[in-house]
Amino acid sequence: MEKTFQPADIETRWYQEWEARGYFAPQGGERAYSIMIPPPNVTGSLHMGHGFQEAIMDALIRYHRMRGYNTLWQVGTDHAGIATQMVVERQLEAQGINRHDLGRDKFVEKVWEWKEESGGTITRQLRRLGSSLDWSRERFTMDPGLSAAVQEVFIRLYREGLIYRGKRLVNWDPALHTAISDLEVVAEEEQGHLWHFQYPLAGGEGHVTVATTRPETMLGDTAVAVHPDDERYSHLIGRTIALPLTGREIPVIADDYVDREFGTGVVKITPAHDFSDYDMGRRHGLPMINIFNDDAAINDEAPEPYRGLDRLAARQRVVADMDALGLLEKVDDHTLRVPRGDRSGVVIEPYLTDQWYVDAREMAKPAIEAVESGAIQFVPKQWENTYFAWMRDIQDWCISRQLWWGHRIPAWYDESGNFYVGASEAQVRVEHELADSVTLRQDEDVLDTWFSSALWTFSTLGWPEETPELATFHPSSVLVTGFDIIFFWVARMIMMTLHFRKEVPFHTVYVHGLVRDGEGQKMSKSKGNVIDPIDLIDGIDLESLVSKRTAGMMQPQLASKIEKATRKQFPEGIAPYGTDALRFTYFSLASTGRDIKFDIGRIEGYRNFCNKIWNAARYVLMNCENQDCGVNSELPMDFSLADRWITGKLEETTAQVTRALENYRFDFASQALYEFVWNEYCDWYLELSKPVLWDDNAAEAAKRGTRHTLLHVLEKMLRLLHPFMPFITEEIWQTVGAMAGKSGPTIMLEPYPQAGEKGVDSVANADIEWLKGVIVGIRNIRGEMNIAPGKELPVLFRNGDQRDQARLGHNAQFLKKLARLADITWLSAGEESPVAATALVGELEILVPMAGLIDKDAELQRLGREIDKLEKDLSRLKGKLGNASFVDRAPAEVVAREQEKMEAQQQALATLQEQQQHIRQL
RNA sequence: AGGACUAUAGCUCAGUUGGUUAGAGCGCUACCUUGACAUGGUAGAGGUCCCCAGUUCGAAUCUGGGUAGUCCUACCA
Repeated sequence: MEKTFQPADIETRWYQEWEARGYFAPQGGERAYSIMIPPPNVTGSLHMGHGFQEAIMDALIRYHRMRGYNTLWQVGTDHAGIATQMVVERQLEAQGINRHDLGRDKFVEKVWEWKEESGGTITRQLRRLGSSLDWSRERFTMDPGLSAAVQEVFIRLYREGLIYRGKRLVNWDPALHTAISDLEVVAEEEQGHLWHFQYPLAGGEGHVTVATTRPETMLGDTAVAVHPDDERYSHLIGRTIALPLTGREIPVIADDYVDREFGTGVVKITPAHDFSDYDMGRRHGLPMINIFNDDAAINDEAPEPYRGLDRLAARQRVVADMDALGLLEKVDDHTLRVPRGDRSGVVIEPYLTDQWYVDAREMAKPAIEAVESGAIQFVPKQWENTYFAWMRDIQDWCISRQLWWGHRIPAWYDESGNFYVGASEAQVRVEHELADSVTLRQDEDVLDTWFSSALWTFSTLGWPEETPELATFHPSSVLVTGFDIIFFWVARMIMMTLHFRKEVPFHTVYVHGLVRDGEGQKMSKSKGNVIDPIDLIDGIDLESLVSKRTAGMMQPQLASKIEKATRKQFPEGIAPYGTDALRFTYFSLASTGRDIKFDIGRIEGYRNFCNKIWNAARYVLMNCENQDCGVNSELPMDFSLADRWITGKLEETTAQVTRALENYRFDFASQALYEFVWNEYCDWYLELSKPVLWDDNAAEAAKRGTRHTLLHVLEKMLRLLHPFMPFITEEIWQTVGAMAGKSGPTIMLEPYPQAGEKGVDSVANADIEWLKGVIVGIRNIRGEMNIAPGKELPVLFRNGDQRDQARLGHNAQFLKKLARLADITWLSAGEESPVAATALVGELEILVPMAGLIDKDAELQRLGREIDKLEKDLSRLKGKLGNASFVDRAPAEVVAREQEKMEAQQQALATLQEQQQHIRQL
């Protein structure tokens, strides 16, 4: 074995082996366990959030596979309608053409080509993370089978009256020329202005003043509203305004939506371009004047001078014209929330169009019930509130998108504007008995990508066919996802699945936090703080990292800032840490919080941890290879105290890890493993094995017992670690497993260790704690007195009881080796001791004679510190026990424990004070 | 505006039902190449558990109030 762990070559080697041998596919078993991967964008690439999520799913999957479940991890990708179409359009743009030049069919062909070209990136990355996905069942939302499911769902919902078509105000993206759902709009605060316009009364007797943040919309105003109880304006209600610039007259209406406190208390109403105005317009039967075209430029409904102007130009023109008329009263600075498309980044316009909707209100009812009843449980539970809050006030879901890439809506129109929903034009004709002379054209629009991903848990398993896979693996066991898509995806999956399957899509939703950078900033391309998980695995030099972060930016002016920050943060680039270290880092960060700050220091620590495991294995192999380890022999074995102790500790760790996994506390699991491997197995057990293995006089049975323990604890530990660190454990296990008598081909399919077969050996535990206490006491003196670590010390013991004597008797060789002792002398009661530095283990005094070794003042200082600490603690304990109400009212065992503690401390204090006196007198 | 979450060591975070000497990793200090590992070992320093009040014999933990930050929802033109 190499002296240090080198992850690079073993990782790809093992992954290929596992995949080629079909280990990832379901293996049978009575109980099924399944997870459906949240489908990433087929042409995208994995970011840290994905890496985190995949690691968690893989741990769950590997754990259950090892537990003998019939385990399926379903893999696949989605077609990401808007994002993918945007990318291809940009490619075309670079060639100076747009999609309309190509036409729909050619364009969609281009997108498929791009999908074929770039679709491998994400699956390659998933493999690098070690994800044990069943690649034989890979699905894509645009596959024929999944597309058929989408069509089936659309048609059935339409026939049930749960999908309808309507002319409504939607969120219109003027850059992408499509409607988007409210979830795809992000509203951020921005600096704007509030323009105050005077609107003259039609009779010429004065004016009212309205305030607006979007002056251009006045061209579409159809009323002015005041609050019904507002005495300032009550006389105006029912009168008429001469709307400037348009020549139209509009009424003054009363509506209690109006906030009397805001602005002037008078609101202009533009029902076709504002959501709340739209509602008011419907309440009052106002006309709706649409003044925009698809680009959000002014259309021909508006007065001639404004036609064709972009909305911003129109705004300037309107303001200038109003000013010229003397009707611009004032302009205030104003902070407002501007809605922008989360993909395009442009300002979204409320826009009146024909769209398709899902009646979400109706479908939400059973979906709420499923969570209320506990059929679906969120972990952590608090996310259920988020879910409920949204579901109980859900809006109808606009599912049509004016794109070419996606599932085309199965609806056909005739020339009189009637439409027919069905699986194909031919079927529609038959069903509706349409003559051949009737021309039909299919709806141009496609469905929201989330519409198809809402079917993901069952469409991937073959629905609408009733396949064996559906029967076995649906509902799935758990959904692992980020809280940011609870609305987008989780809620919609629950609604769709309950409706079509009459069962839940999953029993548990594990919601994890969002991975952020070391400063807590969201990782994004425009911030230039993105880390590719693969770069943490393979490493990347600084120059490549800088160019990766600054390439192809939407806002190139930020590049130099990003370059500077990157050079500062990663002056040496990023070292290669390997997949196992990356995964272990994710687990250690997977607590219940909402933000996960990714600190590069953590991964380095876990890379070191891998190396520790590697070297522990090296030690075990050096000592056990070609030796009798008691595996297949009948020869007797003696197990030392340390052997029994570490075996018990492993049991304890197994129980902790299992409990943590059952509770989705991957941070607890990783901590328990780290603690065991490093602080118990390596720091103590391996050291304690040396005196036995390296002692020529030790009995063969004892050596055999120790080798046996070394080997079997390591082997079991590897299995315990495997779901978290698949590669290093497989690599080591291949040798160690065979030596320990395992014949399976891979650790992946070995049983996961179960706790509780053997109890913890509490006697061995107490004895080892004693031993550690003695060793640490001596090391402490050595460390603080600056005695060379190699210097062998004589040590005296005094004042211990029979148990101390017995323990010393059994462990003298361990003590000598681990504390580097020359000899140990037991002083009988009352025997005079030389002047010495002292350590205490219970009542036992450990004395290191000072002659020539220890400086008097240094030892006095050290004792002083110890005594201070004891005195402080003691006064706290005395106060507590002197408090009558504590003694009376606290449980007896708590009082007794405090009492014991106090007595022990008093004893220790007395001993140390005596020593202090003794040394002072020198 | 409403709601949620967070506040613990220099940094990133644990702390499950109130009783711990309040922990871990990284970082820091000193010493050390000893036959698994310097990606290491040994020892050590470092905390007003955000603030105030309350409940309790006892609060990092429970309750109320405040401060700061993050996020989500909402029609303030």
